[in-house]
Amino acid sequence: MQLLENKTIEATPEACAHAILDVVPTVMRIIRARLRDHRTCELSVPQFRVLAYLNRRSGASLSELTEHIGLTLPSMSKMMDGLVERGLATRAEDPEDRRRVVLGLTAEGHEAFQIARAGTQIDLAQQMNRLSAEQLATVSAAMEILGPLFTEDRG
Amino acid sequence: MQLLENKTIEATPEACAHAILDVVPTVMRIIRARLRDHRTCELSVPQFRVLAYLNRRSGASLSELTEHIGLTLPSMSKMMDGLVERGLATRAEDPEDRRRVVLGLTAEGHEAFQIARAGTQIDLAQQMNRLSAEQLATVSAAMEILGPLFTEDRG
DNA sequence: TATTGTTATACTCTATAACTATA
DNA sequence: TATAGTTATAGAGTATAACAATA
Repeated sequence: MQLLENKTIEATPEACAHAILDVVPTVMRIIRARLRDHRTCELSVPQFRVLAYLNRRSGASLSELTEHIGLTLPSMSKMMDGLVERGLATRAEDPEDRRRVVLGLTAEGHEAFQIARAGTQIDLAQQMNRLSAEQLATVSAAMEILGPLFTEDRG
Repeated sequence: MQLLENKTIEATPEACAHAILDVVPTVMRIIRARLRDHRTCELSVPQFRVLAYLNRRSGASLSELTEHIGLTLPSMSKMMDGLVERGLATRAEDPEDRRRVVLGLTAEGHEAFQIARAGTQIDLAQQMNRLSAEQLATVSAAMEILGPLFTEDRG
């Protein structure tokens, strides 16, 4: 079923769901392998996502981070243990509400994130290079559609 | 950068890679949650993929399965332990080459796979229902593009 | 000797339950 | 009493290294 040229394909929600269930885990596997691999900063996917979040929202609390990533508090607390121990992240008391915790990245954490992201993007981009301009546009558009769809109802 | 309406977006391989790195892990999280949740057959994503493979290729060896899923042999061997113990899969000696192992699904394994797939697809499809016909077509087309791209160079 | 799997070991990811400390 | 986080415990997923069995 080659559908690309023909814009009149009827893509049902069910067919779409089926395709996503087929393809997304496969792409994920590639991303995971790339992240683990990329030298100097071997990161798991969840670790990478945490670094990405803290890179944007320095000073976030554990709860905020947890809700964004979609894990439980204990899981995230433990993950932070590892990142702090590796010297990639910081954890401190919030002086204004001492129940809370203020999270951030170390310089090394920033660097690890940048390197991991750059490396992984380069590898993904190499795959993308095999696509035509139109195919690239389609994939980009699809990501713009799926991103909000799956993030927005998470609050 | 809102690009949706405008079809003249220049989607570079790099931008595309960036978008994938953003969106795919998020979608994956939803899929994982759905699979775990769907009653009677709580499956991890890798387990689901194994069941899907054995559903199509009954009688596969451990190596064949391992290469398709993209794990190491020990990891897969251990995963099969779990599936066999749960009564979802079978593992037997190959009489023609006794180093090999012949894998398959039990009736229960078939059923678990069908239920998990159906349930997850229904949930994903509900999300997809919020999309326009054109958006659905875009997402479908993108999956048709990405699937082969990431599977084909894996042999 | 090469191939196919398994066992041993260890680390990360994840969850639930029970707890501590602060508000 | 409610909220933010940690500790304890356990199970799955993953890897590497070492091993066993068959070809």
